[in-house]
Amino acid sequence: MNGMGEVRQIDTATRILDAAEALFVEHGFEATSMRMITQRAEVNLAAVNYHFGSKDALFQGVFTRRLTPLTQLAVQSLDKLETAAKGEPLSVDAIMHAFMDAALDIAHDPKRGGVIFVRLLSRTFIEAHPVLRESLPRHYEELVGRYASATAKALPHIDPVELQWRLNFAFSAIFNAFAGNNILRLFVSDPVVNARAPRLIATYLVPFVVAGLTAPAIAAGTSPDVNRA
Amino acid sequence: MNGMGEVRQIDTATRILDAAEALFVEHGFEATSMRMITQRAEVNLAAVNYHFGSKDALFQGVFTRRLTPLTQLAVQSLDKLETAAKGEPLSVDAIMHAFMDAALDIAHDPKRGGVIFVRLLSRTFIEAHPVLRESLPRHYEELVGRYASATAKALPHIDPVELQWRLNFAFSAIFNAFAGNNILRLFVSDPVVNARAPRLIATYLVPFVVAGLTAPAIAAGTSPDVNRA
DNA sequence: GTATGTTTCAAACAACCGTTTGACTGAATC
DNA sequence: GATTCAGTCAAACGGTTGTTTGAAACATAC
Repeated sequence: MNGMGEVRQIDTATRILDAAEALFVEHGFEATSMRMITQRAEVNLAAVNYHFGSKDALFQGVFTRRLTPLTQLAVQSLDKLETAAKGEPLSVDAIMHAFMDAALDIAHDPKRGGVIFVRLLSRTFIEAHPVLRESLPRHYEELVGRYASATAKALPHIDPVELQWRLNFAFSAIFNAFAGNNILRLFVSDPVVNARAPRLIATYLVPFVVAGLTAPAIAAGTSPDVNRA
Repeated sequence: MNGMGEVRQIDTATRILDAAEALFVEHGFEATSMRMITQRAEVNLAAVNYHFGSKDALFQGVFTRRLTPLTQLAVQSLDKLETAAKGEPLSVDAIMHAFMDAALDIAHDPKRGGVIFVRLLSRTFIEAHPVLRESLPRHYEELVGRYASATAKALPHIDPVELQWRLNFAFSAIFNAFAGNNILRLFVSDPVVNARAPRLIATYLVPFVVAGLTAPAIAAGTSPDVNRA
């Protein structure tokens, strides 16, 4: 491809991105040092600052590399559904499948992150790092907005506030499931579930969140009791 | 109480625990340094190593201080329900309320952690630190086991594997909601929901997870398609 | 008052952090 | 062939990390 013949070792910048991505997923941002990254990537220590400028900028690059394809895929997946529906509301099931299929597509494509991508994705909203706090909303704004309004249209009888809560719960379950943060694995010593097979997760995950989202609205009278005690 | 009259400042060890707890919730384990802790606790730097031995041991102490009361409360809350039911299966709604009430009790008692407790609780399964990986399962084993079998008894028609998945999703949503990790706040700039009022969260959270847990079982035929692609 | 054991304190420890420097390499440009 | 410039490299930068030290300060017991 580059006329140099044979595989020729990968670009230094992407080798750094790959190493940083894997280490960040495994250890988190703060616990991952420059020396760990450069050692794994088999590049010189100074290479990170040369190619990316700083550690913060590197991690911003790690995220945007994976997130951009996801948001594009997920949005265009919803586009297809909505044009086919010709203005009619979609089913919540179809909406959730649209998002899940986009994530699964990338999860099964090693060139776009593969299995490690979904775990990185889940890190994005768990990590509290300021670098992500300002750059991520811009990335997710369109994605979340589109899916939120599609869900609102599918569930017109649900109060908007309650729906926003439910979407929050749903995405929490989704991202945590994909993160491999198998909570049961943390609690019990030998769980039967294996959180590493994305498509297996989705099989059980979609019905769960769909049921949660489409549950009957809570009685309006229960709201005030929030302030008791 | 100690004959010295008046309030008399709090014990050094607990002042350290309080400071470490707050900082750990806010910044995470790795990003919280000894000097941040001792400065906030207004104690000498060496006091942490003197009273706890190491930073790792300190954080283990931070968690066990809060987790032990929760598991006790949650288990005995389930005990009361089960003895009242005289062997009959409980409703999933009652089970989830039992757990949530235990968490809310502690969340509203400043002496047992208050609002910060629930966020600490959620940190326990997000943080990947090895110290927690080995100590937490022992703490949670009874709690999860009891609630899992109670749920299994309430939903005998659900396959055990699928039920374990659903419990995983449910607890993910619960802990993330309490963590204040409002995923929508990260994605959209101005969400209407406020994730800091535990009882308000519970009002919306319980119906969501109950609906997810009690959803119809997935068709047995859909299982094999997991291996496609 | 002296002795004993516990707690606090300022100071220093080696190790690691992210970043910068300046010399060196190799290929492209004139 | 000299020049240019993106890229790599070993070495060092100042600063922070968790931890240790040995001397003070303290309360309690004899």
